Formats: sequence, structure tokens, C-alpha cells
Amino acid sequence: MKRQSPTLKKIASNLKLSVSTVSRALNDNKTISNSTKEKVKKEAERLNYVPNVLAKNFRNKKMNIIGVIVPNITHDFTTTILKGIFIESQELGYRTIVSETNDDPDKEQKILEEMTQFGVDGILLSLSRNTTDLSPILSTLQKKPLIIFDKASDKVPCTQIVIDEVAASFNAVEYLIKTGKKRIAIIKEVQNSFNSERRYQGYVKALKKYNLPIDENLILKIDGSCINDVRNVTFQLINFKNKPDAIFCITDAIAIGVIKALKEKSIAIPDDVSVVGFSNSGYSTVIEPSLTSVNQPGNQMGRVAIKQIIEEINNNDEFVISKSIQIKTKLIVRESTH
Amino acid sequence: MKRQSPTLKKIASNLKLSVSTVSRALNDNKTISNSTKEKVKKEAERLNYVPNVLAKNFRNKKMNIIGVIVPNITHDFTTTILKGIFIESQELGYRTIVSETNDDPDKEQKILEEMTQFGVDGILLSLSRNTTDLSPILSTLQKKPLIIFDKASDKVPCTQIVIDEVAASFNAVEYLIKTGKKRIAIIKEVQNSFNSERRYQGYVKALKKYNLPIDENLILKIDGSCINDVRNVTFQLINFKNKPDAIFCITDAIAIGVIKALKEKSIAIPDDVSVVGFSNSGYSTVIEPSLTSVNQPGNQMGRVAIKQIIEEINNNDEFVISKSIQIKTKLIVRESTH
DNA sequence: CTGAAAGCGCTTACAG
DNA sequence: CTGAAAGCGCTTACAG
Repeated sequence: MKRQSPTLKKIASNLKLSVSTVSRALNDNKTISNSTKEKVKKEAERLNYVPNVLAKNFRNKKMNIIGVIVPNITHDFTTTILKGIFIESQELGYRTIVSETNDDPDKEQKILEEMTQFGVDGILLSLSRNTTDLSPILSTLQKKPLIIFDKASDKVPCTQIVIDEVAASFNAVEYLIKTGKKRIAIIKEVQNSFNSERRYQGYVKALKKYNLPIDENLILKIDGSCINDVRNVTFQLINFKNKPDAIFCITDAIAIGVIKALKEKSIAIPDDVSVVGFSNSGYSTVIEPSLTSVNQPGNQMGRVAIKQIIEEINNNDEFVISKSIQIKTKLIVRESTH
Repeated sequence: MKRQSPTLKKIASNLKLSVSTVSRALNDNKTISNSTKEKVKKEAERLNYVPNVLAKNFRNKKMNIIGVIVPNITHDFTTTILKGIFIESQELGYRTIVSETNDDPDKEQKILEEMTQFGVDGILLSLSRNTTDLSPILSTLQKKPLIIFDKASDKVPCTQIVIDEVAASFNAVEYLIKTGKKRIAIIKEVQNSFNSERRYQGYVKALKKYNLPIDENLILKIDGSCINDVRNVTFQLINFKNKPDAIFCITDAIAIGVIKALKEKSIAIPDDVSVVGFSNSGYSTVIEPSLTSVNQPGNQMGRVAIKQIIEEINNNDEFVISKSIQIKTKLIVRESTH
């Protein structure tokens, strides 16, 4: 702050060269002789020259900043995605600006507008749970490269990077079936959640494949934001004449609640009822019995998202083909199943 | 991208005004008449004018970006701090760039240098666990306003924003004493961690106040990054002839391990041994019995950090007085104590 | 109350 | 291989 940092001009005058030559030399432009390149670089080093990023950004109309929008930075899976985003963007020379919507569509719209105006080069968006009006997203899509990740919607015509939810829950349910379970309940979310719906599809797919009936009594919904319902729903489930022998939960948080409710009623896990969660959060190993859960490689998702958005940033003028990239998951088996 | 967005020049020519006047009008400069201000603003609106942030930044030598450096974004407490940082910076018109060190001092140094060079207006730093050489921090402190939060060190002459660790653990231990416990063990970290040391001081202070002996056998250390040691340490503790009747754990993660180990040996919690954790993470309510733990208001810490750094950014030329801001905590009592 | 002009530090066509 | 010049879009001292 105190001392002015040296500029190209300073280097140029010291070396009796033109500013243009110095600029080119520092950028390794091929039209500059190696000898002057060396001289310039040495002098830059000596002066402790640091390029003025503000000027560079302005000149190049590029910030090298990617905006990242998530519902809630506090969620385990979100933090692992962010980890991947940070690593990859760092490697590729980009910075990221992260903002939270707290699942508020208005906030989401505001952030989209601010980021666009701020001039980020591209946006990575994980949809808020309550977003139904997609027009703000469509309109920023007109102005900036944008990719949706994790919380997705196929109604937005852009690249989507998601967990292969159907395969993930298919595998989980198939595993339960192979384990001898025949009456497998599912607890999903009430909201019109893309992810929840896909997980349900995988569940149905597995039951069908093994010719198990789809019993409406075993398909329950809870309000995703009200985890306390879980206890009641679990009690409801085990009060059926034909109780389930396994419960597939759409999230780890639900699974934790289920396990606690089952223990409260002295139901043996997994002997009487197996429990499977989704996302393999830190909770899975804290709860007893430890929870079998679907591991989602958040790191990988984050890295892929960054690579993809940078590709779309660089192809900006050309026609970009939206793709759907599905990340593979893996079931981590623990004590809540056998 | 396709369409050029309008500039001041465009508005000026449309209105037959000078660029300077338009600029001033848009910035609500008092020297401009209300009538032209109105005209200009209306035209700006009509053209959908959006100021070029890149040009503005460049001109004003200011990005309105604050760099935030944390060891690991994955930690519960860190995410709550970040939440506070996001909220407050958003409100005050700043953006944040977050980076992770993964407790690697070299990475930390690299990030400090990159952020400085990138031109952030200020830096919020939570020290990596393994940082011993403070010179990179001192040197960036010469160039940019910098504040240390959470993982702190009083060896860096800058404002520190920390949990009032001593008071926090004093209160926790005092609570255990009032609950009838007399042989209170502490499990702390092997590393030269500022926070761990402070928590230990609070422990000692409480024992002294109530004239309880300080028994070296009850003061144990584990490697912070190796949670598996916890089980052994716990077994070691309960094998003493004079076993502890309470265990104060420097982190929730340690407390979880302790609870599991105690249950394994069928020791009643809290009747035989009470357990207290630190940070009131999500785990506290997942483990059974639920964990009594010190709640750290991360949100507040984040907000205070942002307010403070912005103040120091704005007072840049003047002499800045470094302060130590201590955030108050609260013990959340649950089933692991009585 | 408004305008003409300079300049922030860099990049890049154009010319030689 | 190098230089002179223009310009990115804005702000601001200076002048009137």
C-alpha cells in the first residue's frame, strides 16, 4: 500500500525498451528475442514486479473468477464438492466466489444477477430446493456460461453434473434384496426435488427387476426441512401389519432419525429392519449401529464442474452442447445392514 | 456476450451530455442537477446499463474482494464461520474468495502470495495447524490488511478474532465440578495448537478455583489428525486405579471417540463418567447419549471478522490498532453429563 | 452545474 | 525483432 509497485513502464524505462516489448517479453510472446526476454524477466524480478491484475482483467475483459451458488454451505456433501471446486479451479488458474441461497428462490435470483453484473466468467449453480420459476436462471444463461450441479433440473437447457441417482439407489435397494429383504420401504421428500425423484425411480427399478411388489404403504414422504417428522413416520411404518424389513432413506439425516426411532422401539438393526442412508456423511460412522450409505464423490463432482465450466467459458462464441454428466457412486456397507 | 453492453459514452451521446456528467450523475455526485440526474438515470435504465465492474475496479484500484483462508472447509465450525462471513460481506458489498490450506504451511504461503498478487483488498486467515514459520504471514501483513481468526497466534501483530477459549473451557469444567465430579480428565492435542493450549488453561483455572488437584495422569494428549488414538487413550484412562469421573475433550470428534470407547467397556455415561465436547457440532446430537458441548457462535465470529477487516481496509493509511476480539461461548448441556 | 482532458496499467493491431 | 499509438471504460482534478 505505502510503496507504489513497479509497472511495465518502469521496467521499460530502466531497460530503455518500449512498454510493448516488455509486455510481450513477460508474456513469452514468440516475436521477442530470447535475450531481451531474459533481460526483461531479470529486471522484473529485481524490481519485484507484480502485474496489476486489475488492469489485466480490465484489458482482457476477463476476471478469471467463477461464481459458485449453493443452497447451504453447511451441508456435508456440499463441502466436499466445494473442496473439489477449490482444488481444480486453483490448478486451472481461476478463483471462485461462493454464495449461499439458503433455499430461497429470491435470494438465488439476486445472487445470479449480482454475479452476472459483477462480471464472473461463468457460474456453477446448485438449485435451491424451492425454486420453481426458472426464468431468472434462463435469463442469466443468456449472458453467462452456466452449469447446474448436484441439485439439478432437466428443464434448464444447460450442462448438468449430477450423481447418477437412479443407479445409486438401484444398487442400494438391489443390495438389500440380495441380503434377503423383501419388504423394503422408502422415505423420500415431499418437495418436488429432482434428486429425491430420481432416487425413487432407482428404488422402483430395483423392485421391478426382482419382481417385488410396489406397496404404497411402504412409500413415505417427509418434509425435507423438518427432520422431526422422521420419528413419526418410522413409528407409522413399523405399525403396519406387514411391516417393512428394510428402510431405504433418501438422506443420511433421515436414516439417523430412523435408526433412533427403531432403537427406541427396541427393533433390532439390521436383523429385524435394515437401514440404508444416502451421502455417506460423517454421521454414518457416529451413529450406532454405523450406517450403510451411498457414497457420493463430491470432490470429483466439483472438479468435473470446474473443468466443464472453464471449457464452456473458453468456447463462449461457439455453439456449446449441453451434456448431462453422471457421477458414479458406491454403496458403503456398514452395520445397519448385513 | 453477444451484444455489447452500453457504456457511459453511449448514454452521454444519446443525451448530448459529456461522459463526465453521466458518470457523476450515476454516482449521485452533488454537483449535478437533479433534473439531469433523473434524465441520465432514466436513460441508463432504458438501455439496461450495467457499469463495467472491471473498469471500475481498475480505476478505483479496489476489487471489493476479501480473501478468506481456512485449513479445511469440511469442518463443521468452519462452515458456520463461513456462513457468517458470506452474510456480512454480502451486506457490506464485498465478495469473498475462499481457499483451503489443508493444514499445509507451504500451501498457506502460496495462497497468501497469490491472494496478495491477485489484489484482494484484505485477508482473513485461520492458521494452518502446522504453521511454525510466521514470516510469510508477517510479510503479507506489510502489503495487505490481514486479520487472523479462530486458529490464531499471538505472535502475529494483527487483530485476532477468537473464541474466548479460556472462559469456554473454564465454564465447562466448572459445570462438571458443580455436578459433583472431582476427577476430571482432559484430552488435548499434541500439536502446538494455540486453541488447545487455551482450552487447557481454562481447565487448570477451574480446577484451581475449586481447589482440586491437578493430576498429570488425567492430562492426556493425542494427535489431532489421528482420531483412532482416542480409543486407546480412553482405555488407558479408565484403567488407572484412580479413574476419572469426567472427561473433558478438546473437540467433539475426540468426545465421540471417548463415548464409543466407554460404551464398549460398559461404563455408564454420565453416571460413572461424564463427557464434554467442544464446538457443538452436528455429531453432538447424533451420538448416544447426546453430547454436552461448548457452542461456538461461528456466525458471529464470521460477521465480526468481516466488519473488522473492512474497517481496517478503509483505514488503510492510518495507524491501525490491533485488537484481540474474544467471542463468548455457551455450554449446551445434553445427556452425556448431569 | 457541466465539459474537456488526462490517466489508471495493460495489450495489441499496425508499421517498420 | 521492436516501437509508437490507440484504446479498454471509468473517474476526477481543473477550468469555466
